[in-house]
Amino acid sequence: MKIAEKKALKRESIIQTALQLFSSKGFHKTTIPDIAKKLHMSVGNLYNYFSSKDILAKEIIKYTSNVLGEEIREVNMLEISAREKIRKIVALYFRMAERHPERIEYFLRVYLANREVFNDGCEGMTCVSGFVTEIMIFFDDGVSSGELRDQDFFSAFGLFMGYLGGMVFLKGEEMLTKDIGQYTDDISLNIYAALKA
Amino acid sequence: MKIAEKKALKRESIIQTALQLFSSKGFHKTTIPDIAKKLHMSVGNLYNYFSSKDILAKEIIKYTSNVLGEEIREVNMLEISAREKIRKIVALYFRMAERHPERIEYFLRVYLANREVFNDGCEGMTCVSGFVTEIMIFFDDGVSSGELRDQDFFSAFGLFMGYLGGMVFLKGEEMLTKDIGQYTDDISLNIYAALKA
Amino acid sequence: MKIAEKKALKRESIIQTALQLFSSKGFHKTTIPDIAKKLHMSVGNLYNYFSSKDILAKEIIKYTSNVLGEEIREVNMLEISAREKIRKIVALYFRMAERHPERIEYFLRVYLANREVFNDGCEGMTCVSGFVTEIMIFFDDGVSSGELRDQDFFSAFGLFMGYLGGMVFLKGEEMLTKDIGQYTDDISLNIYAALKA
Amino acid sequence: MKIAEKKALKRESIIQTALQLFSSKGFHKTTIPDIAKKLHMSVGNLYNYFSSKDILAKEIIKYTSNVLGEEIREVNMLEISAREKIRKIVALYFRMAERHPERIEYFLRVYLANREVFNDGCEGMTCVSGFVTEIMIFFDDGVSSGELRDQDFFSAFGLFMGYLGGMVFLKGEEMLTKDIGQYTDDISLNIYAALKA
DNA sequence: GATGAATGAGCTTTCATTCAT
DNA sequence: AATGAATGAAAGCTCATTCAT
Repeated sequence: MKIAEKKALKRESIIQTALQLFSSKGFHKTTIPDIAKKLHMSVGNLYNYFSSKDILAKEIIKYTSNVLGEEIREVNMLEISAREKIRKIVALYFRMAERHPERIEYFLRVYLANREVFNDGCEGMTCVSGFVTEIMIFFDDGVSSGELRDQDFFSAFGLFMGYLGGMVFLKGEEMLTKDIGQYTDDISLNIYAALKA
Repeated sequence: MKIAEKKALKRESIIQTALQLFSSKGFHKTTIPDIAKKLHMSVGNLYNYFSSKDILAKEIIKYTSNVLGEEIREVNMLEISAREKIRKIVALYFRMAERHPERIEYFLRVYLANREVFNDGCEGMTCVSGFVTEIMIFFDDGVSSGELRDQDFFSAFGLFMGYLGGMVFLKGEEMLTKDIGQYTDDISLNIYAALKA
Repeated sequence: MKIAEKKALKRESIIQTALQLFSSKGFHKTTIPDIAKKLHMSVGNLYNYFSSKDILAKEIIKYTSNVLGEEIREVNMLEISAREKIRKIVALYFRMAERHPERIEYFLRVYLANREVFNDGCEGMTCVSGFVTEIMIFFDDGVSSGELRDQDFFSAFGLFMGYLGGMVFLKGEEMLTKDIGQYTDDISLNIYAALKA
Repeated sequence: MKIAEKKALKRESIIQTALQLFSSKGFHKTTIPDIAKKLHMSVGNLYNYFSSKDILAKEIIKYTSNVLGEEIREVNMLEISAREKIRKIVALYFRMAERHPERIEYFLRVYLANREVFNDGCEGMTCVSGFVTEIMIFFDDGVSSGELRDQDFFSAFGLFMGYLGGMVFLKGEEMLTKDIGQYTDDISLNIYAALKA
């Protein structure tokens, strides 16, 4: 394996590990030594890959946003109704919340909450565009086809992002009595009812 | 004025000031000396009112949750349709986001993000019950009257809490092109469509 | 004793201790814990008096420059010839080099050498004006009285400052075969010969 | 070109580059990676030439001292008066301060200030003997010929070294109103007045 | 000889909390 | 009740040096 490839792999393993720690312990309660230790790596070497804790946090949000965005893009490319797309998006979101809860919780606990970290370099939605763009495409397609009502994009986006994030938050709080996947039908229905033409 | 009253007043002024600072700078970036300074008070004395930073944070979430809950209770007591209630709740939430943005942002930036602070003493929704209870009452009334569909409470609550919170987040990010109040109609409509029978 | 007085005393004791350590070990080799330990003080408390290591370094140069300046001022106020003033200034400088070598070495080892520390806040000669001003007065008086040749001030100042500093450097290197005080006559004579009309 | 020659050339280019960086940024603020980067060389390889940062610093002072010493030696070999020699030495010193300021500043900012680095291996004036020896020869010759007064060598040396160094320091501080070369006459005159018989 | 990833001790600075006054 | 100096553990980050390739 080439050196460049090894470096890229290590870079990604840092992202994965930091993502988990930031999500579970919080950004400020996770220290660089914490991350290095979990990786069996020295603190100094970690800084060879990411030059500051803030920069690492920003790379993680981009990475996570892209991963989520790519899954949604696959749904967007299917030839199915908006109603079915909503169901699939909700389902994949909840599946991710079950299999990789750290990815969703990173949005809630790190990105959304520590704005001072992301202010410089993630203005607007720059760092989450991978995800936002796909939601935008979904919505525009649905409006074009006449299946969804033409409304302000942010009214629709806030519904999606806020609703799904809220459910994952409740899951994290152990408030939900069922597995989150079992809410898929209810919530798809609610979202569709809210958005349909 | 009695001593007890003076103490209560000072207690509340500490809560107000800490609420503002925590919301704008973040919990970990706000220091106890910061709060004391803004209050023209010594740090030592501040500790006479709240015995730790974490306890102060917990008192604030209870306080804020109660303030919001009381406003919703007033709506709940009106003899109007669920549809109208939704509109009033959305309106009062957005009004609060405009006049006291720190109260809403505290949920997003402090409560939601620093779970380790609230884990001990705010299990479940203990510290936000002032707010949650009123949403529950609203929902039960709507279902009883037959106007709202009978669904899992958390499906409904996640919609309310997540959607409204998401919109305020977008406002904070300066993503919204209009004043948040102007979204009241759209969003009330969406929520009603999602919840109605 | 008033609290303000105690604080001022402690402030000065920090300056004295840091002065000694910076002079003997060098600025970069002296750590804040080193200083705190020698003072039987906590690191955190030291920061209550000086908000950074750089700021401490700047306060020391001002302090030292003023101490030296005041001694020279006393010479300047005497009704004696420039020749005699030179002798007295050289003598007091060398006396200080013997009794408080750290003060002179601070100029050489810290101020002169770590320009990046003093660049911000000590532009030009701002932080050493206490000393420079008195040399300027000495020189102007001597020229006015006709005893000294009228030449570029910096030609004269460089002679004084550089020559005396150079001798103290040689002393520090243990190159001098006699006590530095015994050079007073030679060097006064040389300086007078260089400056006289 | 032989391998040994190539190695010698590379060695010298390291010295030159490190000299510049140490002089402009200071010894402790210049890192080994900084030097390697400017040389388009790896840090590991740099260590093949100089086995530590301290050793590199010592080699530089010897190198610089020799360069300066050789220029003075040429003056010493001329059949001219001490007065003229002084002028030539001052002139070449100031010329070097203009064309290769890093060489002079290395004495001031690195050698003079970081004694702990040079203590081991540069005792006394070992590492600057190239320069000091020539000043000694100049002085002895002047005294032998009867043109200069017979005084303690260090009184004379301190004058030369300190005065010239002081002027270059003032130049570095941008205190001088004229080009340093224009001070040549004034300062030669002062030095001659101080040293003459 | 050449590379640069890796190490880890050590630095400056911060801040919740205490306690003598 | 009120003060704020004092504590000290812990954070983020740096960098001389090594060593497998």
